[in-house]
Amino acid sequence: MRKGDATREKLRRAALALFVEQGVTETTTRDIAARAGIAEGTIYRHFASKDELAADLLRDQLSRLGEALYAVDRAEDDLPTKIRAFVRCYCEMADADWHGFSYQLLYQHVWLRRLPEPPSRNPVTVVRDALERGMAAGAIPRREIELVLGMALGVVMQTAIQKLYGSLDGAMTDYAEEVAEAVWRVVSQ
Amino acid sequence: MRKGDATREKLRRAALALFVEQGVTETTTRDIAARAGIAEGTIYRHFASKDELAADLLRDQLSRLGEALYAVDRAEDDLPTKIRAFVRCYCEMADADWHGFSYQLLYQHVWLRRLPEPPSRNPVTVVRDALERGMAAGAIPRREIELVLGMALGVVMQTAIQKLYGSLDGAMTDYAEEVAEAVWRVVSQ
Amino acid sequence: MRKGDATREKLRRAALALFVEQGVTETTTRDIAARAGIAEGTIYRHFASKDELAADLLRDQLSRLGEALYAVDRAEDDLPTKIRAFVRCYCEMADADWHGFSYQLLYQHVWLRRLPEPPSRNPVTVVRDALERGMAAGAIPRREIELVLGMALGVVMQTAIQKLYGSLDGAMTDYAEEVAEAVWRVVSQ
Amino acid sequence: MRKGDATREKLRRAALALFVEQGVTETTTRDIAARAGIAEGTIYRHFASKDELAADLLRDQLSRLGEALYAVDRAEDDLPTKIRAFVRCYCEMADADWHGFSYQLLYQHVWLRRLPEPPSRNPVTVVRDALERGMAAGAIPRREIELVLGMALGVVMQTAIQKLYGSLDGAMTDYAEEVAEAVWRVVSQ
DNA sequence: AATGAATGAGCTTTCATTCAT
DNA sequence: CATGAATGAAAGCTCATTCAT
Repeated sequence: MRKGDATREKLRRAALALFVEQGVTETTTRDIAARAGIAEGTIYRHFASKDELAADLLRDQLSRLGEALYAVDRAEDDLPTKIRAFVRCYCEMADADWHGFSYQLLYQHVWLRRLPEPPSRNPVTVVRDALERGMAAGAIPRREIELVLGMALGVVMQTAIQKLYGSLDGAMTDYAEEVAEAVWRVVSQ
Repeated sequence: MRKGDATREKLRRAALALFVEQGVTETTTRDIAARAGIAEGTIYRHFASKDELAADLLRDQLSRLGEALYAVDRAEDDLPTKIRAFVRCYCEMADADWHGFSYQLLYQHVWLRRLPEPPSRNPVTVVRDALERGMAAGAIPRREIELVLGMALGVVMQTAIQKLYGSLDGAMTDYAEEVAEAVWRVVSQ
Repeated sequence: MRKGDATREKLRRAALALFVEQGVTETTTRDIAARAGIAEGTIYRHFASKDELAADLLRDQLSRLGEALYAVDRAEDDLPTKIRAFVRCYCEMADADWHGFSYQLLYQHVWLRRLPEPPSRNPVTVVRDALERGMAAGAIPRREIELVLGMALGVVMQTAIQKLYGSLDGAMTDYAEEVAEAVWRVVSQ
Repeated sequence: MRKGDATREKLRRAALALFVEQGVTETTTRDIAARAGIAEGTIYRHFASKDELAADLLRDQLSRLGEALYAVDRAEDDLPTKIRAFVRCYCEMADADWHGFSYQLLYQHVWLRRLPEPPSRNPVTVVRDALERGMAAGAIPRREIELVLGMALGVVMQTAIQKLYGSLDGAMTDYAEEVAEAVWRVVSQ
């Protein structure tokens, strides 16, 4: 089991890097195997297909983010504080694994439709639930939840995209305070 | 000229629909030709490659949006009013051609890197310039422009994505006022 | 259509020869393309897969034989005469296209199970019907039809196999009389 | 020795079943190992290759049949009686191990060409010799031996194929008498 | 003897692109 | 301008076989 796990990890890492660098379609299984230092056939001992590998990587990113946000959700009670903590958590995760985060940002729209199984915890759902509870408790005005959710997510995610495009220097964490403030202004409107 | 133009239009429309429905990679030139009711070879009378077709569709979408926003930019002077007009313009264009808009939303990140020539007018640039001028004029606080830009765009675009995912009913225009208000709160922070 | 048909015919001929010479599994699509003087991809303009090509060749052989036997069946009334004509027809077809016949003999058992669509006329059915009518008319004794059919077919087919293995010299037609006589003795038993 | 033998037997049984059910090419070593409840690598402790396993199974079937027929050949003197005994022996062996027999019937043509070493006793040879001696002794008319042999074998084998295809119910033994009679009529012609 | 993860050659198949008509 | 059969490079994937444990 030891050895198999190590191989699998090398494989995932290599694929993630290549997918971000050159795109999923543009990356061949041969590329992946070469970068991971394994045989092409070995990929198929761990994933049923290249597509499932791509999907698995996305699911994994979303799961991690979802779990982290969920932990934050349970740790904080006050909505404004919770939102600040959400944003900070998001930024810290992005900084900690920018490769994986870029992948998520680039391919979520394209791949989300094809995830055979969903992430263990969906980050969008976590935030939606928190906002909904906030509305119910009167912490923020009652409005169409999906609209508020979308706008709130947009503030954070598009900031990350700006960084992805090289328009923003420094770490995501550097912008956490301002972003959190913006989110709050959006949702408390 | 007439006939060629009609063919080209059928071709673009068919490609756009298929790209949105099943993804660019997943759509073959055969699919496109079949849906457009033309021969596969004919595609190459109008576009150098499938990739250029995909890129052209994105460039076209961005150009249209850019031109429309630019017109708005010139028509309005007052920043708050201008931002409302920007958002309204965006929503109206989305409602008018939802297919084309979905394509833009889904593939901009993936394809933007590979546009051989840029759109005639970049919508992001138009908005950035407007915000920059607003900062210079003291209409909004002076901050890192790319951050403010990203957050503002995020509010609008992620709302569109919510609709793309079927989470929001109705037309984009229905949400224009609220979205515009949110953008204003973000940039005026 | 002209050109496409010619290509298809070259393809079928090349595949048939190779399948008989080295076996279906042992023959690669590359082999087939090379022998046919076409590109590998062209195979797939004419057949969905290599397997379907193999199946199509078998179906075609069986159909031709079935049609020929059916014509004989309608031309002859008297059962003994009909049986002689059946055997002669079989031998003549074998001699006329020994390649195709060998293929049929070698692969019918393996492929018959996987024919997606049946031959236009099943040679076995033609013979069974003729024997059944003969029994009904009292021309031969009434017995389990499948047994009589099997034994009759065996006399003819195993003779062909002896030739296929190189144990019998000359043409199948050389043995037609003796084989027909044997079949008659078997069915009239 | 004990354990190895048991493993080998599980292996042969699993392979035989799968080869009959889905074909030799269609059966992977992984399939075989799974069905036998052993590791894939273990196959290669007992057979040099998958092909040799397939060949060995065929050789074994043919050897057993050949030995049994040889015993009959030595036990009987009178040709008509011997032929009856041959047929009965064949039918009994078929009934006793229908799986193995099916394999033989399906793949003898395809694999016979590639048997690296022949069966310990070739059933065809045994029958040919008996018929030849019968001819020499005047028990049956003198004719091209390979023709007579082929026709005689065909009567028996094609009957088995009818059963294999599900056209004949019951056991092969049920048809032994009629088949033997037919063989006699063919060879004594 | 048995294991099973890893191998990698080589397969079938795809599909963007070409070009003779 | 349009056609569509043909192309062929290159892709994803399979699977018999190996070998360290």
